[in-house]
Amino acid sequence: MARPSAPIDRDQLLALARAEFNARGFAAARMEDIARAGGISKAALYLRFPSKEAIFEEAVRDLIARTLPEMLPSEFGDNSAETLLRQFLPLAFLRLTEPEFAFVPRVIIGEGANFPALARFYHDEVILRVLELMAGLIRHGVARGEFACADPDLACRTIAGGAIFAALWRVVFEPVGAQPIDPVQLAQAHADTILAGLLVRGEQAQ
Amino acid sequence: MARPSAPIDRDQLLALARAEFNARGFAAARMEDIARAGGISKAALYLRFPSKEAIFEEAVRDLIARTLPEMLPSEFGDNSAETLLRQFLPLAFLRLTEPEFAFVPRVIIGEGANFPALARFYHDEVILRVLELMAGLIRHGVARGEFACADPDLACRTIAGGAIFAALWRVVFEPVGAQPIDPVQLAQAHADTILAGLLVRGEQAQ
Amino acid sequence: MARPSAPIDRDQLLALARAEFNARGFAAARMEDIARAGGISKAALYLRFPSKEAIFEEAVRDLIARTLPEMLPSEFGDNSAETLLRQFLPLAFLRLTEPEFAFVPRVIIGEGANFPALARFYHDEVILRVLELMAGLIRHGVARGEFACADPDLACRTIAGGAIFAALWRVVFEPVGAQPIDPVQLAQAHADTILAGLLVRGEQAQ
Amino acid sequence: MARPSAPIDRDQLLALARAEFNARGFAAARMEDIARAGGISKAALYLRFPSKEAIFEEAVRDLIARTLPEMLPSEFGDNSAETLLRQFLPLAFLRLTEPEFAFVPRVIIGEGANFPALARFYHDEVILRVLELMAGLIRHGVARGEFACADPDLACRTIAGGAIFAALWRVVFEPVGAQPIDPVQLAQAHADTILAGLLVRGEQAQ
DNA sequence: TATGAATGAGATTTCATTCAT
DNA sequence: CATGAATGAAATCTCATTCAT
Repeated sequence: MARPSAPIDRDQLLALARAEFNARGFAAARMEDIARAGGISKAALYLRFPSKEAIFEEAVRDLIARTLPEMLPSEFGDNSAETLLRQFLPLAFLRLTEPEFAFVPRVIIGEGANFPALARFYHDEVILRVLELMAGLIRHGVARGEFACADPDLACRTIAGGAIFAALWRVVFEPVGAQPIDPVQLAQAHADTILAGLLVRGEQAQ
Repeated sequence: MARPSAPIDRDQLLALARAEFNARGFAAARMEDIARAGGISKAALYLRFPSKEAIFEEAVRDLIARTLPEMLPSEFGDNSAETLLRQFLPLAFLRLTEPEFAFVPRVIIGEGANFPALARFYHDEVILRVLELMAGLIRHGVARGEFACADPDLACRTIAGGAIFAALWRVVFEPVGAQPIDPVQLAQAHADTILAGLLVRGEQAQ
Repeated sequence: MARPSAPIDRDQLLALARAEFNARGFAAARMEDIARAGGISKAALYLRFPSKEAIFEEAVRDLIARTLPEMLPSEFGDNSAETLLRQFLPLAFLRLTEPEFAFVPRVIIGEGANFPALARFYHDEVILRVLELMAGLIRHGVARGEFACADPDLACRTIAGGAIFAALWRVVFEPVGAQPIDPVQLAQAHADTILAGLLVRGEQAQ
Repeated sequence: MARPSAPIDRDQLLALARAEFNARGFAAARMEDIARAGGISKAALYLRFPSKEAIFEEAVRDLIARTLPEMLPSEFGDNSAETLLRQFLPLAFLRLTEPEFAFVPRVIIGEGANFPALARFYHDEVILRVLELMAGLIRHGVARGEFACADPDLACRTIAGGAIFAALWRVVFEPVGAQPIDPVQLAQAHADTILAGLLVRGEQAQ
């Protein structure tokens, strides 16, 4: 917490801003608090970011840009679709339920109406890409004869819904007393339920 | 919009308040706007509700109290679990994606940190009850020999996740240009995916 | 407290108003509270008094008009000045320290700047008359050979000061924990101290 | 009044606040007016004091803390009690009737019910200490054989009452047309009256 | 570059007062 | 007469943003 001499860097400020927006929402977050958390003055904060909105947008974009690539495998190769899904889901649940990351869906949902550009950005850059990845994975499984699925573009939403559910549970409800979940365990159950439906007969794991 | 003579009633004011909170979030919503939308003065609004927080909380609770009972069947009888699920999901998706109702999860997610009591209430009264209903439905299916499911308390979250996904899509992303979804169609696909996993071999519909 | 049927009368309303002004001061007193205390509506209160200021002024004037005459003897006759003083002071202290009456100096002192006409009225009708009475009493004693006093118009203020001190002690300081005083005992000590100075040698009582 | 460049300091603001509270009472005083009187904005005033109540309390405490020590001699030495009283009373009357200082008893009396902590503070720090000083002075006189007094703890109140009377006369009644008093002359008459009673026979001055 | 100090523009909330019934 | 309901006009307080140093 002490920040004795080294000037705080931009990324750290963005992380502090995320914490503040996460805790209070956009409107209630105070520039003063972000600045003080970073050990600098409000005016110094304005030297780095032109406005509260700018900080907010950059805090979101920055996190997405840094986190998304490491979450999404781009190639399926000739790996089994089941294996890929069983690898991906626990990783995604873990990431999404980390408080730093969960901030994004939470804040997008809460402030989306006030920041349409940001909601649009999140939709385009995150939601659509994840959905396409999932749909692609299902098609990969169908192509390999592993899966049977009538409409991968709809089914992929069932997969994504489980992940969002886990993230919101963590960030919204656990702080007010909900029974804590184990993201990995939940991810596995989610994978089980979905794979039970996707896998063609005879190959079924569960 | 014109409100020529009849005095506006409490329920109408709550609906207007919901629209305002939905559009702007709690902090940015202005009492003045809610009052003007109802054709009364700010002071008259304070005659009915003691504070902005009070109107917010009541707007949320009121909607939940009025909508929840008509959504949740309490008895399964000896109906087929599959039928019950195929009846319930489209209904739930439809309700949840109506803008008036979708406001609730959106606002709970966005403002939950500032209104812990409300988040707790929503968790206890809505989330938990819906999850229990779904888990009960799965157990009903298992008891009837229809379903196979290792852990209904986890699987039920997969079901709920799809519904939340649909609601958020409607309220958060469609207004910024996302491709509109058909809730019923999505509900059916969701039911297909889940039932494919739950139904024991030989009974499978899809 | 219950006021089931008989319409509350003007004097009772004024007494309630005094209690309210006494407790909160003029500005912080609320018309609503006065009305409710009297079991009538705010609007009904306005039917009897044209404004808050009017109520206040009348509450003060009413109390003075009713209380003052019974406190001030108008004739000294050929009674001993010492006896008169020893009779008058305990009476005056008792009256002045009754909460209903103490309200007057307290509120005149506190709100005098906002109600110059009232302060003037109190000065003319109460303060001056009491001072004159006291000065007259001293002169009465001097004329009878009981008292020696260089300047009755100044000495009378010493007498009055003690009474005001007692009233303020009661109303201002006792409610916040000051040691309670016995008005009669204090009046007697006050009389002792003053008479010791006024009485000519050889007649001294103490 | 013109405040061309130098930034106004805290003590000046407190003095302006006292003037405002003195003129209007606590409730009717406006932060805007205090700020404008100091040539700064309302927000700048809030930079120095967190609330209206805080500025009020500090204005009172500040004045007491600065004025009280210079009014109260702590040592009697072997000076004549009569001399000490004849020195102290005119000084005290002068101070107490200065408008800047008379504000304190006036405001404590008027707002004491709304600021119990302040009334208590004034009682403990000013009233009690002054009463004790006076009682001590009387005992000092008794010990030196100068005074005779049955109960110094009651008699001291007669002394204090005269001073309060003078202060209130100045602040409450002179502004509405009361005949102005000369504090020093009144103090001397007060001293005469009291000393006439206290001094043992044969030493009497008057 | 950094900051302490300042502020303009609002937001919520409160009440004395009015008026239709 | 009585009142429930309404309101206009403030007043306190907050904060993103700026600027002189």
